[in-house]
Amino acid sequence: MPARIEDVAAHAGVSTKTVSRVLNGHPSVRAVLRTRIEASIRALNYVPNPSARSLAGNRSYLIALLYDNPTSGSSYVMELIVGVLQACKGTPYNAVLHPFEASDDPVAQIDRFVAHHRPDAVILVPPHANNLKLLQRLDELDLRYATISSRSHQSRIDIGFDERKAAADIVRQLIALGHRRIGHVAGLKGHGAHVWRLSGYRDALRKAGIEYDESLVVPGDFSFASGVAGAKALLDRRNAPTAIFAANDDMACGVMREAHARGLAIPGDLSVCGFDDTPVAMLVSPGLTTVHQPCREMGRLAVEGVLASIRDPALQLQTHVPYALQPRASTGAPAKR
Amino acid sequence: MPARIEDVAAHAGVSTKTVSRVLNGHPSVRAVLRTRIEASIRALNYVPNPSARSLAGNRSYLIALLYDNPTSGSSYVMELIVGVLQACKGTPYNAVLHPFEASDDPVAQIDRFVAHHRPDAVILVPPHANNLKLLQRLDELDLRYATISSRSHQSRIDIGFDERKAAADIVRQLIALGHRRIGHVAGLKGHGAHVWRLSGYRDALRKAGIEYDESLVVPGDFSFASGVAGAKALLDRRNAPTAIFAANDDMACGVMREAHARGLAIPGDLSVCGFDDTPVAMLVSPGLTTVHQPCREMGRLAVEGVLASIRDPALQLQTHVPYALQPRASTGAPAKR
DNA sequence: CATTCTGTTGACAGCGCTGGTACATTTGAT
DNA sequence: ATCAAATGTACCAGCGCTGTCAACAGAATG
Repeated sequence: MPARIEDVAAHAGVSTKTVSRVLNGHPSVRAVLRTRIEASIRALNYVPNPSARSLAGNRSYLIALLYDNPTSGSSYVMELIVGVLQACKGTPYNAVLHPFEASDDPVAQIDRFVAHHRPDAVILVPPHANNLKLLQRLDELDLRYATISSRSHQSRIDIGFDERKAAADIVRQLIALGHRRIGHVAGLKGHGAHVWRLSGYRDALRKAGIEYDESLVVPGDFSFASGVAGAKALLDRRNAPTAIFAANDDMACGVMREAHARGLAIPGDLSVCGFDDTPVAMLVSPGLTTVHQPCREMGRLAVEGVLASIRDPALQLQTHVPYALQPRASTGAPAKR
Repeated sequence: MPARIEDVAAHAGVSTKTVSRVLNGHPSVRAVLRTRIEASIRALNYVPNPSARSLAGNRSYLIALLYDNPTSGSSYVMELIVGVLQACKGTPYNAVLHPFEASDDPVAQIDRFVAHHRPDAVILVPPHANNLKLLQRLDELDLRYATISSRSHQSRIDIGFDERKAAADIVRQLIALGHRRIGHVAGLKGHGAHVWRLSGYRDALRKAGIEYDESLVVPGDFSFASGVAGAKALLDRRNAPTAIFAANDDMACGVMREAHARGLAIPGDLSVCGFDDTPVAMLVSPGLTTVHQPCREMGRLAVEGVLASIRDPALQLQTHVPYALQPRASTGAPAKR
């Protein structure tokens, strides 16, 4: 039977309430007592019972991580989870996962989820981080929440990185290699990632004095198949691009597949780059030049942000984390004509 | 304020205890009453407070999923998580994740984890599913556990699939294509996956009357880099293999990278196949022939198994789930000489 | 010196539920 | 009809903790 707060109190010669104060970081405990109680806690190997804490304190000490049920193993979410779990460690908080079912209304799912788990706070990732109805419902439920890469003004706590600048950086690198006709397989309309990455692409072209050619931008939906389709469209042009920037790694792989099918050498005949630095970027051949998205870090910061906003509900926090270009072998100078 | 059990009892005109019985599936409640109470539950939108339940019932309704902290985004674990969460849905149970820190003793980590979260049951995945010290500690802590793909006789509940047969199947397919010299990049020694996949490889050769050549088997550690190294070793031979079976997809990607570096066409000059069917298998070019490992299903079954073993601690359950060969473009007939 | 204030501590109730036990009702066997 | 056994129900305590509020000491103030 594990030690109870009562045992600690007896051991330290104080009341249970005082021990409770120490556990919860309440300020008005004399340093002497605090030290003595902490010693007793260690001596008895005491760990508070989370259920009792939750029940008495009317808090669940749960942070919900809501994400899209990944059809293909989304390393994005996995990395986020790692960061979130890391950040929860050492706090009394714990993470509960909820993958949204695509088949069901997100708001209804939130309602059900909250009824069952009663999280104290919620972390949302794209695309749901931009779902205003969802955010509104969370406000109504009086739940603190953090969004990741949402840039929504609706959201008090938002963790992201400068996707637009990152996209510009990677395209600028293609330009530096000598490319002038650079195609872009865009992301899913409506996703922030679509807008920002496309904007970055245009920024880089503009800065380099390359005229924006709308026909070099083809639609995609972040899927491998759409990358293949996009590459087909771009490579079928009279004046095919010498480089293609896909809005994520999966689509970049699709582009590589199509190049492969046409017998085009990468990067000799076609340079390809992606975005996200999912594990696949390192595994394909040649290695995929991409932008490393600091998912773990974002997960960590989201937890910290959301915990801070539990303490101070008025808190606002828009954080940008650093990203890094990840150059690999899929980009090179265009072939001389 | 959400409804409490008391409200439901009043609404249905019974005592709280009777409602509690219905909630917990206790048999001795008349059907009429049960129906009436269930109607009241729905009418009031009642959801039991998990903390109160845990506290009073001395159960946490938590299932711990313990896994190796994935260095590269392990889709294996991600898929498992999806399955586990699915299976928890509709039960009062919930999943808590714990990625093992490589730097710290697993047994100590278990102790700390259990002290903090007090899970009712544990699910272990390789390689920890085979850590006998760990299993022993779980027994001491009187925790039910399920292992995934462990084949440990220590474990009462084990979910797996016939890796040996699957490996044999995929090698047999290479043989059917006409390959005779088939290399194998093995997994990490000590992992079950190493042993079974190698055995399967040998089984297939034996069955086809091909003599086992030890020098065609090179060591690996499931990492991309070891796949590259393994391919180097195999392709440097006087009599290089015409096909390579890597013990997992990451290593198969390493093999493809090396083939690519040497200007070998896949599958024209070299056929490559892997194991696991991680997302990367579909994304590389050419698509990687591999064995689809039913992770979600195994996650689901592990939860069901472990819940059953909470009800009946003596229960034994060794389950095999079906796997499927996933043929793609990375394998073909060897070049005529 | 009395008075107020601040900082520190403890007594006690109760969070929402389940387990045990005592009691009520039904069922089956005689 | 009668009784024992089986089935179903009500009541109460208490799981381990925190919130409320009251008590008290010592410091600051008049």
